[in-house]
Amino acid sequence: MTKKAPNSGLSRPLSPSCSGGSTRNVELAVKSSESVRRSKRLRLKPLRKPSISQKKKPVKLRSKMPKKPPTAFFYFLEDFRKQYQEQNPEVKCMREIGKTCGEKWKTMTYEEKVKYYDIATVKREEFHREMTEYNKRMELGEHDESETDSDYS
DNA sequence: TTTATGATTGTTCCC
DNA sequence: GGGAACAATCATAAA
Repeated sequence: MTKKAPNSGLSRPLSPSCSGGSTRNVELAVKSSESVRRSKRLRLKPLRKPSISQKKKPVKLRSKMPKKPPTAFFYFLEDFRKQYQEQNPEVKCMREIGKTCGEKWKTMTYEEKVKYYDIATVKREEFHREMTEYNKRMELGEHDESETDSDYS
């Protein structure tokens, strides 16, 4: 995702394969509302999790905790990525794929999206069930061992 | 070797 | 209600 570590405002130089200079300029010139929202988000100070970076580490630390299920868009992205890489094997950068996928998603009709919504709904229900069980176990004192050996708080 | 980054949208949760 | 966080993916660079 996209969230930066709290003090990572100094962004690391983009990798050569991913930098895509010209498209970048176009982006800057014509920003979609989502892009505006995103860049605004990136500039804002994180309010919730002030200390650690949000990516990957918390997931590892809470290995037993059910993960948030992917949204419909993410299931579509998975399909889209496979097709895209078949047609464009030289493109491996997820930035490009994600951007293209987002544009495609906006042009799709509800009928085209509905199968992905269905999958996402099922997975979300499963997630809720797992969370319920997880919370029960936590209440019974069966704490996740991975939480104990970390200063993640 | 490990971890952050970027690009996307939808969902959830907190204030 | 608004907005932040986070879910997957993966090449790449930095620590």
